[in-house]
Amino acid sequence: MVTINPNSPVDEDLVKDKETAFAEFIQRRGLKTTRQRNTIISTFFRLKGHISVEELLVEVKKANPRIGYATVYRTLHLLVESGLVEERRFGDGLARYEGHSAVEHHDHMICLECGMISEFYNPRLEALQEHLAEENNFEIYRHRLELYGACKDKAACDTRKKQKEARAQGA
Amino acid sequence: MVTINPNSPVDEDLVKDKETAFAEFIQRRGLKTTRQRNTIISTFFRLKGHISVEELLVEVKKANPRIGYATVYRTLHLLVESGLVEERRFGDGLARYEGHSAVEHHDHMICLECGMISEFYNPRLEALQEHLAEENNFEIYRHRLELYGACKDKAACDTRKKQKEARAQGA
DNA sequence: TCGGTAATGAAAACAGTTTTCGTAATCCAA
DNA sequence: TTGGATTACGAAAACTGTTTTCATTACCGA
Repeated sequence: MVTINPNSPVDEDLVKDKETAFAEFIQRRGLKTTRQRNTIISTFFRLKGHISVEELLVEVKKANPRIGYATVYRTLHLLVESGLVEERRFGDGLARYEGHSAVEHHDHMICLECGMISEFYNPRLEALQEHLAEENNFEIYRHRLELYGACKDKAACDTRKKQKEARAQGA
Repeated sequence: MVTINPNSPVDEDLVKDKETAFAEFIQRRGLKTTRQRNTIISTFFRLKGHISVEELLVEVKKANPRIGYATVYRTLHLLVESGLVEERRFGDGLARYEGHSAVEHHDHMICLECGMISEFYNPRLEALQEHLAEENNFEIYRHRLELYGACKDKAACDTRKKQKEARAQGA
């Protein structure tokens, strides 16, 4: 199993790569490079995890308070179309966005206590799904697997929970 | 693998059981039995598959056109709270409701062409998930696995697709 | 640097869902 | 069996997250 560490530092080179890739996408599509889009994507790629529009907007406004959520939404759609970002929904009613990790595809475990979302990948799981689809005369384009539950490490979980509450207070 | 056949006839005894169970739930909670609720649940349990609020409302109105969607929403929430029904979201932005099948838990394959949703269950898949959670020091409460793709039986798929389009026309 | 095109921001629109509020129905206790 | 407290109803308004509109501004190739 591969587990992605959400606490790893931001890889500046990787961010630069993403920014370049996005710039190329924009060019290819005959769109324009703008101050706002640059602010938004550079903010986005420096954030880790599964970012909601709200969360991103808060950060973006720190760099430029005049940017509104319409532009954030629009830019996120472009990021998704460019293939640099994936949209996810974990059932709390709002979309979350995730910059592609080193691991191309992965599934998620979501802690209902502290909100931690961790990513994992397992080839046997993938193979088994293919097998089941085969049996059912079905061709898989993509899939989604989410495990909802709780961290067993209660101490760490509790710390994250409190951090989250503190953040919610501050907002 | 267990595959649930969505074309099996409605089991009247099972419907009666559900109705009784719901009546007991209502009583237990100190709520009231009403004509509207009876209409809604009896309509719901006679429908197969993954019913949207819209679809249910259309059917309910055939029995009693005066019933509005607020009541349908409210009754569906009660059904979910009673544990007789599960809410699902397959990414098209609307909630779908599913009366528990004979198989307690199951996953879904969703055809993006014809909209067919089929259910399956595989113990190895479940076991593997448990194993992965274990490795990650995580306790699973529930999970969700959805395979999005297309039926390989193009003829059958196309027929369903056309039926669906016809229904959309009619509405 | 001009000018056509695309992007922006604020506000309105939108879809699905939830809530409100005045009226009506249920059902327990008398 | 009724009275009356309580719950449910239906229509409409409110709400939430997201998308669109529209007038204005910014980009960028000629």
